[in-house]
Amino acid sequence: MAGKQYKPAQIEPKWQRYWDENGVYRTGSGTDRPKYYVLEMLPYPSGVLHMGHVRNYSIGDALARYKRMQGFNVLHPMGWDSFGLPAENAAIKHNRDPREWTRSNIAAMKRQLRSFGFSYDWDREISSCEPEYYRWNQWFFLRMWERGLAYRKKSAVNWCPECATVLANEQVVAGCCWRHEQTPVEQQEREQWFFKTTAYADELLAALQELQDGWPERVLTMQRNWIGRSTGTEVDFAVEESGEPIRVFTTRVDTIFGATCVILAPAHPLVERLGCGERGRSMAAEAATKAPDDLEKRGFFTGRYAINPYSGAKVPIWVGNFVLMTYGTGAIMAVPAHDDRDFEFCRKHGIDILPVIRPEAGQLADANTMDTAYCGYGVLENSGRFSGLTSAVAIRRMSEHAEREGFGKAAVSFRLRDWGVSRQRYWGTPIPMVRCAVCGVVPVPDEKLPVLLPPDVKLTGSGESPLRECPDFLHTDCPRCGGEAERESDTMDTFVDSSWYFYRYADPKNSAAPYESATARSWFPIDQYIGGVEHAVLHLIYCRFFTKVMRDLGVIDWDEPVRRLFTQGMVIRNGRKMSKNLGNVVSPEDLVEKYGSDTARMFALFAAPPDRDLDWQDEGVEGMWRFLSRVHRFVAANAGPAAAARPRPSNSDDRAALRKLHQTIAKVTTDFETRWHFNTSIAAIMELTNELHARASALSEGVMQECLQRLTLMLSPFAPHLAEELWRQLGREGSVLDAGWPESDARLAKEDTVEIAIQVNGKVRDRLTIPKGLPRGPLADRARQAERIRALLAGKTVRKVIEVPDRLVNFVAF
RNA sequence: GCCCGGAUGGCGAAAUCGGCAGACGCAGCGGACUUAAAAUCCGCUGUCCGAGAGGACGUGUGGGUUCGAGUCCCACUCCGGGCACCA
Repeated sequence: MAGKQYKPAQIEPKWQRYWDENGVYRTGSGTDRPKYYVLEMLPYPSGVLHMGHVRNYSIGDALARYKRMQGFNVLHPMGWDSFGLPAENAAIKHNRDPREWTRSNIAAMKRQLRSFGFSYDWDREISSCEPEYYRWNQWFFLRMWERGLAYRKKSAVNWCPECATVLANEQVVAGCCWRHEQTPVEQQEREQWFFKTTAYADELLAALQELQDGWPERVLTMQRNWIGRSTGTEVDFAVEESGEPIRVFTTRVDTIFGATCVILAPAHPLVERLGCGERGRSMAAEAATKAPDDLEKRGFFTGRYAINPYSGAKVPIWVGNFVLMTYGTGAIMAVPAHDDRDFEFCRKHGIDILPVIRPEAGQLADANTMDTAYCGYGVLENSGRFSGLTSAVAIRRMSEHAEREGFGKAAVSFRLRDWGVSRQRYWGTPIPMVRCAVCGVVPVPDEKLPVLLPPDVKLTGSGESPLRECPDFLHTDCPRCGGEAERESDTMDTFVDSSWYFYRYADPKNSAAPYESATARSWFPIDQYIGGVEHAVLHLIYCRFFTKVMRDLGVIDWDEPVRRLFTQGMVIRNGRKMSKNLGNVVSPEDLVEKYGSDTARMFALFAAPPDRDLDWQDEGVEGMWRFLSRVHRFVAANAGPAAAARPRPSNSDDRAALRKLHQTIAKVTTDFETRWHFNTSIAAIMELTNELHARASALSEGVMQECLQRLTLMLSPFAPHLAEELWRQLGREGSVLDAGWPESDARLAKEDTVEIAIQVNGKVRDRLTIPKGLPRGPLADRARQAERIRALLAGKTVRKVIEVPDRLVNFVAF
């Protein structure tokens, strides 16, 4: 497919029409190349292609073929993830070089995908595990560093004392190491590298607005919640005696007169200074390693008090395991009367409850008798000079008051955190930084990139980062002073690779830059991105962040990487998603062996619409194979010379066949253009086949050939091998992909008559075949005359008649 | 605990804008062809009552809106996925 040229002049109007329909999207100037961009998520090089993959890739492949048949230039490339953790695990377990493991798995996977006939642009293939890709990962890292978007800070990691290794969350099982089930995982503070995603929090949120038309609502919702912007107030409570401020963040400063304690996160620095460091640390460790479900809300009193700056009230300072150090300020005020969780906590620990908000139409709750918190807005009571104000007004005035008095201010808080990119692993892009005793942290200069992994490393799975054990790698000269220095031994999260890999597709061989801006511009932003919904918040936020950073670097001039997003459902088997980890995969190889890849992928598409989770069952593959065989036999039996001109229908069977044909084309085309419910497209093609089968002997030669030809074309995106074969049997030249997508003729598709339902009081009592388009009035008259209806209406008064042309008539009668 | 989904026959599902529930396929049953089997072709197939005509019921549960609800609203149940306990 590569290098195939299409005629832009033919294509441009179609392109425009397609996107203008919703008024959402224009391609800009007419000089732009016509384009369409389909993209898959990076497949994991596990070496195993399972039916979950096949289903997912089939979606993109069918779309790519359809768009090619329509005459678009399609960029449909394939890329490979280095997939750090599994590769390294395999290396440890089987004593294999992770590079060799990854590459051989990629090769195996590629063979399988090719055998399925997927139409990827293999000449644009990229692998994020190759040195050239490291170079550009590192290049981006350095640009971020220069702009203060990459920084180092102390952050907690899971640590197994037995392996002396950092563990991923995935490797922590019930609070213990996956390999040492008796060894509790510890929390260890380490210097780690971060990307400042929060610098773009506001923009990442605001820009979701622009994606409204092209992205699934549920993904937008998840991202909105993930970024979690909330406006509120920061207030300093003062520790009694020392006067040290405890800054809390609250969205409900109007309830602050009802605050009856202050609760600190276990990891809050003040916990140490209040003399509770020991208890705080053990609580922090527990909170970090336990699943939220298993974590009971607990807390302890520090024995100290803080002063509420609004009311002057003295409230106890507690530490609670449910308070997050990473959100807000790491400390909260508890208002039990007006917050469910605070209510529960304070009841349990016998802390005072003090209602201060009265519902707009209601009474102030009684602290002694209330059994749930009142969390709504209302009117303030017992709130000093703010009593009598409504919540909305009070929140504004009280924030202003705090700012004037210098103990707080209105503030915006995000749930989104900076992105920790450090990994203590071997198999990833090395972070291009050097630590010099004299100069401090110094970046590796561009011309020294890429920093490559040392080739001979023993991977044992225990001990510090493998790179730390490697003196040749670790020891280097300081790029600034030339003195002795040590390389950063952390490698990058593989999410860094996947945040910009798609740009590289536009220019995969470039050795002077990640990609050339002008080349990227002709393809980007991505028109259609396809991926699993599991990426809704991580990958799909990171890649949006990267695009914004690139824009600010001046590399590109657009804001969002993806215009339209499609999230496919998961394949569920035995109640869990199909994955190699869970060992519940169905291998396509057996199916391919028995029925061929066309049957396998078409069955996967037919089983359920692609955005929906699919419960996998083998039953039914047989049926798809029968269908394709039936089509094959039918074409073989009826193939004849191509008609020179548009065939004229010569009898009613011809007309019926052509009608069905054009209805099917319309159906399949709309499905491709809108929602990709290929199961119904395929059902429509089956219906057409059944219809042709039933009328075969009565059809005139020209109509038969026309129907066979278009049936073949419509089958092509779903069953490419069969379609090519049929195309040849029909005596056509070239590839079916070059033949063009058939157009539906609305006049031929039109039905003359339609069957409507006649209801009496909402129950269907009769059906009637009438000319299509019969308007209201005559419609009801016809319905009223139906025999059964006459009988039912006899002796009753018709109160109301509802007429829906071409659908139904409903008589409301008593 | 929080966020996001889902629930329709024996099974996978369809119903795209509130308008005939169950398209298409699987499984099953009956028939044709066959010495027989396979393959193929034709027909039936939501549940209950009825000999039949026909009737009643029916889209996880309970309410509501409407002439009319699988579809909209409220309250729940169960299942799946994600998570950083989100103040």
